[in-house]
Amino acid sequence: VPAPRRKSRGSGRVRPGASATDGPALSREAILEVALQLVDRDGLDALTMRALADRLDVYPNALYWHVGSRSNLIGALSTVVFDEIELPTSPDVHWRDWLTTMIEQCRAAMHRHPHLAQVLSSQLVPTTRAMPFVERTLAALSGAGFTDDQLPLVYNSVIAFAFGWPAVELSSMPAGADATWHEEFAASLDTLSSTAFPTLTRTLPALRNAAFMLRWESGLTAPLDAGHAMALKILLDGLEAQVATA
Amino acid sequence: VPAPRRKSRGSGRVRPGASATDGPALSREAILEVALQLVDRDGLDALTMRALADRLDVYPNALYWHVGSRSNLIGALSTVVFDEIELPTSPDVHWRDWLTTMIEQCRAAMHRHPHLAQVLSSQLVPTTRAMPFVERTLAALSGAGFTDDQLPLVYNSVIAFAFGWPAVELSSMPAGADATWHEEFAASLDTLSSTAFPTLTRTLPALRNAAFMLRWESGLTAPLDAGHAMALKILLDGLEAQVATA
DNA sequence: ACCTGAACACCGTTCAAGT
DNA sequence: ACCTGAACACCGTTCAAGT
Repeated sequence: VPAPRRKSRGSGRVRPGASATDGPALSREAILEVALQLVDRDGLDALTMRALADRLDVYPNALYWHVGSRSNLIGALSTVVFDEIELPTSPDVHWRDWLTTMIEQCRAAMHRHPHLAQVLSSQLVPTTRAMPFVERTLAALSGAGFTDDQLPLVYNSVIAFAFGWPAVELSSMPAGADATWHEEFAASLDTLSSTAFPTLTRTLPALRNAAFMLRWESGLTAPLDAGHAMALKILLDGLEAQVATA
Repeated sequence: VPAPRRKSRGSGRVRPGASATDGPALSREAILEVALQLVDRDGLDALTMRALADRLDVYPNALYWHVGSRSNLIGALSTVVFDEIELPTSPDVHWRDWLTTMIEQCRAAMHRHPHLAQVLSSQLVPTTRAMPFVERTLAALSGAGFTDDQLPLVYNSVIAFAFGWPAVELSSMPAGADATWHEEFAASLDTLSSTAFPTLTRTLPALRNAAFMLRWESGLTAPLDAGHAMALKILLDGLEAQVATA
């Protein structure tokens, strides 16, 4: 009896076709795909080398040959998400429109993978794969009229906004956020003294569960579309003011 | 021989005075203080219940009575950092100046605790302790001339900037960033085709290790002061444009 | 090259028991 | 109330060995 190529799973069944075509049982792409599913469904903490190996019908240490380490794997995942960002192709769009779709693409990618949003923003991986993205953003800003001196600073302002804003929007609620917690917090908002917090209590209805530090839902379930649109407008108008004074 | 009140450490010595005054051996404040030291020195991964307990001369499970869980502890740490943010007291400063110092205070606090920056930005804890911060920010914006309808959206734009920008700035470099890696990457920048990447190669000197996705140092060792100042100017000018059209 | 099998040195957390 | 002592069910990673 030949030894089985793959580890038998809990069900005792080996995936069909495994012994028929015998390429390498694992590939980096397959690992990343399943890992991304796992993170999207159950969060980053659920991405365990052992859980991942289980889904792939392999021993945990088999993964190390392909991805090196867990933190390496997470870095690879964030570049996968980054590669989902598609930039407008037509070169003659107005720079405001170009930046708008670029920024909205970034936000959309992060919303598709909310548990990777903080990783993406807090670990902007420098790879040669990202260079087209960089070039086109710089070109758009250059076309807007910014001088080469301004370019690096303005570029950073735009990138930090594109990735930072959705990361804050998608920020997760505190760890022990049970069902009763948000009711308590929501109720505590109504007991705020209107003399100590005049502006807050006056505009509270519009702030409830919509303003940072006053909400109990993540941007995943309660997206802040209007807030992002306003912030984008502020950014673009602010940029325009800089290009005028240059 | 009475049983010792505290666990003996590796050195075999018990902290002096432990058996003299016998209050509770542990306090929530003491735990947070040591935990913050640990994170600041060695990063978030180094914050282990066991390592923390070791430093406090206690058994690991003793911590659970005071802080509940590790994720709970991390949440508590981020509110400690948040409380370090001091707002300008004088009420008659111009709103641009008020927002400027508020935003700079946020950035300064995150720079003091770079390993908690991503936690702070991606987990803006809603607590009653934060309400004064919220009120005063809203009041500043209201004083700037924004209507109550605009207030929530503008507030979110400001907050996301205040916490999101430094988080991106302080983003850590990829996991397996050995000493040779950044040399390779730096060298690869010089081999970029000037026809495929005209804008990038033209402004490369100013972008090297200074622009997002083109740097190999974190904002911790290579702060982006000028970039943040520019971004702040863009924000304020953009805000001014909105208040004009209101 | 690519994976198995087994092991190492850790983790967070819980439970009963002490005081 | 507050902590000990011991244990449980996990982790990531490494090493030798197979093919």
